[in-house]
Amino acid sequence: MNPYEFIKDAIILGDFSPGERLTEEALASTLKVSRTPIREAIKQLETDGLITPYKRRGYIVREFSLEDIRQIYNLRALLESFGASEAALYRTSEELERMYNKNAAYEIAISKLKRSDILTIRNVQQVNQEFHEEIFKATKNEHLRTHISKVVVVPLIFRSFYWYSERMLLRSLEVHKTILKAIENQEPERAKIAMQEHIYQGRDDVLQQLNTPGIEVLKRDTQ
Amino acid sequence: MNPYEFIKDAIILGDFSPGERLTEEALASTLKVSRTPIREAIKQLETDGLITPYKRRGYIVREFSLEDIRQIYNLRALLESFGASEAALYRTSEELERMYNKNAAYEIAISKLKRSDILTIRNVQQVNQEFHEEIFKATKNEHLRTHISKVVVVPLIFRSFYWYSERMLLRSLEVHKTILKAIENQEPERAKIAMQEHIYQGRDDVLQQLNTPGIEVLKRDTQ
DNA sequence: AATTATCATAATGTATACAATAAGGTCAAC
DNA sequence: GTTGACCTTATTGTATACATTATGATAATT
Repeated sequence: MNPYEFIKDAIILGDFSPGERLTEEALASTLKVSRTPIREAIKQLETDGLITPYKRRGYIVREFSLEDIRQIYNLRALLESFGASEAALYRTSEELERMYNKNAAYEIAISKLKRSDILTIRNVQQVNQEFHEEIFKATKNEHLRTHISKVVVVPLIFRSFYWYSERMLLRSLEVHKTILKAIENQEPERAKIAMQEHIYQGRDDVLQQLNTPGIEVLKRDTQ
Repeated sequence: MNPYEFIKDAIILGDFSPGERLTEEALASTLKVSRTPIREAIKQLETDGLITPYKRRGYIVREFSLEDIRQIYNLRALLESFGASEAALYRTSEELERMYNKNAAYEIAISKLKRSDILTIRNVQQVNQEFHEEIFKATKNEHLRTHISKVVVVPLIFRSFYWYSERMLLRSLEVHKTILKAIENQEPERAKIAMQEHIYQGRDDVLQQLNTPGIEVLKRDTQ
């Protein structure tokens, strides 16, 4: 695996904790490559906002406050709801069909979910992401996709617990269907509002979990 | 000047034309540094979307279609109008005062404008940018600022002609005042819509110029 | 003449050595 | 005991040599 993906996954999975210091040499010897490719990965992670400079010497894994998370989710809601409305305007019937297929796959993935099986959980997560991506593809707006892909990374760190709750998953499935119907009927405003609500629900679920001290362990995916 | 800024400015000013090929070694010898810092700059320019990979060997300066420009301006409108509404909600009175000062400076800069003097033109451009930045600062949303700063670069390439037209500048000054009043009165919806309209005007001016064959030369700043 | 395989070349990918510099600790002076 | 200067050391910044690979040209074969 390339250094960028490796480090990014390590941060998302919690193998590198927020505040932990990262030095080029340590990473280089861990990944058994030279510093050059590590530097490249680090620069990219910095623009992703996953790491921040530390005292002009190296980087630390970024810590996100509740306010950070709220702001990032709000941005996500803004961008994805715009995407949904554009998709409602510009979708072709082939694209609509692909969206329906992805959401059907999502429904199946949820039904197969075993709470203790990490593989079925990852599958739900993956298929959900593919559903959202079908929508962005239908906008034909490459620049929008670039921005969304950036704003989607941080939420990944925090909502791992989300995928364990069947109640939440079934609720999001229902909202997916509302979004789909709006896109099918080419109702941009309705698609936009449904998507906005969808993201806000995710935001509030995450914030609520992070505010509940008893289930601190769920804050991070321990794999 | 560091390589990233140098290359970026060269692209914005048109010294590197769209489609032109960039190789690490050529840039390195031009800037009289080794390939290492050039590589770093190139990676960053790629995530900025200013250059794109070319046949798996190096990069070319990105060419933007009219549709690209339309999409980028629409994104800018989305993000900046959100910013204006957040600023209306969260501004302090000190921040409001700074915005007024910047817009006063903008008015002065316009009045001092000489159509042939590149320095006064750059000054108008600079002060305008500072006005917009005061608004984003007032949102206290660092993530929003990151996204806006990215979406603002491409328009810079195309709207150079804009700063030559006193009519357009006076119009945008009036809209600035509307935005300011909405932020002062803490009317987020009004601030949002005024900002949206402001960006759309800029978008349409640019697209119209690019569609007018006679003034092709104005498409790029020849400086 | 067209097509394909091979090879030379130019460009990027990677490793590593050396330079520059900031952080932190030690020692001395007050 | 506290403060400040200096020095050590850890870490990043830069240059460069070498490895790898994709491209385009050339030549050979059909």
